[in-house]
Amino acid sequence: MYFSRMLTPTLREVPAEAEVISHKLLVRAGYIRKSSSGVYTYLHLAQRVLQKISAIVREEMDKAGGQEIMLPIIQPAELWLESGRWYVYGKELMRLKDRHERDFCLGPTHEEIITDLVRHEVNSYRQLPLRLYQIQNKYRDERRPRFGLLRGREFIMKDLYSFDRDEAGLEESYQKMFDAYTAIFKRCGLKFRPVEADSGAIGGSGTHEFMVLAEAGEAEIVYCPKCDYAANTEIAPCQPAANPVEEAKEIEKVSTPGMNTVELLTGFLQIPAEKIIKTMFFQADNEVIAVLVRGDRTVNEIKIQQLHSSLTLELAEPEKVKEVTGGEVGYVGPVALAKQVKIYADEEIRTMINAVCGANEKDHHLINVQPDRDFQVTAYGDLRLIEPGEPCPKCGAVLDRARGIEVGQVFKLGTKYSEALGATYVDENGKENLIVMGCYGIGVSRTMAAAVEQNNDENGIIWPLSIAPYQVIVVPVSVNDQSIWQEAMKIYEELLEAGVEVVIDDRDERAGVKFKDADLIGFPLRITVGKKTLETGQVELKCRQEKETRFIARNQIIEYISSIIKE
RNA sequence: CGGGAUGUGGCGCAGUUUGGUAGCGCGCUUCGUUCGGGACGAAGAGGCCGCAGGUUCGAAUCCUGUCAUCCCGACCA
Repeated sequence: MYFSRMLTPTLREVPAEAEVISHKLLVRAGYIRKSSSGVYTYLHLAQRVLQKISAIVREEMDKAGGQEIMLPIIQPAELWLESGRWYVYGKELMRLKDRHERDFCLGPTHEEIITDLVRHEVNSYRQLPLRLYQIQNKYRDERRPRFGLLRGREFIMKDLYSFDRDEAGLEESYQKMFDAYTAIFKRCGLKFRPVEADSGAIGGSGTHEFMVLAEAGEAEIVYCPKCDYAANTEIAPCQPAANPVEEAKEIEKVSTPGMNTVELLTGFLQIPAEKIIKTMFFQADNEVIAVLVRGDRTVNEIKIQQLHSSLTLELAEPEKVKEVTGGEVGYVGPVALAKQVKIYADEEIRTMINAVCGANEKDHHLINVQPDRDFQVTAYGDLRLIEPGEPCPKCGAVLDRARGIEVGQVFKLGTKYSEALGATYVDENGKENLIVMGCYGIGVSRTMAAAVEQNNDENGIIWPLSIAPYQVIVVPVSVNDQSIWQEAMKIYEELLEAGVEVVIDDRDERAGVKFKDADLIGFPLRITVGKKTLETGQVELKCRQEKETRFIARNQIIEYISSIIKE
């Protein structure tokens, strides 16, 4: 590829709208341009990277028994109504109508459409197991697209669906995919961790997320430095901390004017936050529920849903809180509520003695409160968010934290969709059974951004060789000096001949400009042709990730580069 | 959805407070000099100042509406 022919508009200045490194660099180095919020055009170099990643994904999917197909982006509403997700998926679903006013959506994921295929075409146990995948655009109307490719509304995803006859089969498919994912991200040169996770809107039982470790990540994970335990903080189980045992005193109302937060209250009453019962009210569909955690803890909404399942769960409006408690936000508690609601309490609440909570009366709190004596709890459970420093649920060592970009997720769906859509097979006894499903996604475009997030320096991107758009750039220091130019072209052609992916910077620019662009774009290897080396019979080779330049004999350079690439 | 901010040549920005018909740097084009880490000089091209109304003799600037983009939040009672 001739650099001068390539549409790669590099910028000297950082676009004002980019916040995170990957977004800044991908725009600046001429890989992507924004079309609308969360929607991007991929230019030539980006497309090459996406193809590299896709190729790795394909190889590993095929190795794991996958077969590639292509599903429609436009999907009929009927299927989504049948699965029950037309309403559940909410505003994130991009909806549209055709000229006959029929409802459609742009696929945010493809469980419905593939289950529809399989229920029609698969009837016998002889056709199972089946693993179908595609690499495709997906559409999710995110409430807030951000960080360039990291959270877009249109993005590229590989999704594979496994169809097995029973749980054991699913188990095997799942393990195969888990291993394939590990291989894929390793080959992409990423530092990542598989973590236990929540199954969210897609539904199902077991699931892992593959997290690329980076501070720009939106997910928080905890991991154990001693064993292999790692989990999204959303689901990491907590062990209740012990509360001090003391003599129970009589409940008492005290005046606490203006003390409407835990922080203010601890200062005012001179007590630790652990003594406070934090009471929060949630709107769970049409019902208001109360959730109690210790004052120093954070409520975990995902865990609430495990105790009290509902389609929607959000903090109740202040007016609602008033209605239920008779008090005001900041002074509410579980004792003597105006209206009877379900009260869910974290395990740590169970053993609290002489606790403090709101009195359901403005500017007043109750002290010496005790659960099960002063108020009744509907159910206890693990309802709080884990914090770094807590013990590992597996081995007890102290947990560490990290932020991660979710680049892949594997799910055991079970029979959720096969049941909803009626996907069955007949076994060898002539009996009809539900197909057991799994689904497995990789954000391909997000993986590209994650790779940049993890591999860069002040000069630009440093691609891992395996996913670099081109492996080598040949830079003639001057295109006007015939001896230099001809030598550069010769090396370029020899590299092409050897099957190396190479760009020659044929632009009539000063050497400095070419070096800057080469660094910014992130070619892993750069060959510089100039007067210095022309005379010595050597070639100058610079690896993007190293400081020093290597000098290689001219007659060995092609072989030398080929061997680096082979590794 | 709530809050904040910003829309002025391809990119980054000034000009808006105090209305008078658009400017700087980078990039782009041409010529010359230069030529191993974002050169220099000269001459150019390129903008209905997001859009729609309104006020005014006159609007990038004031008013109203609207659209777009970005950031923060949408959980700590």
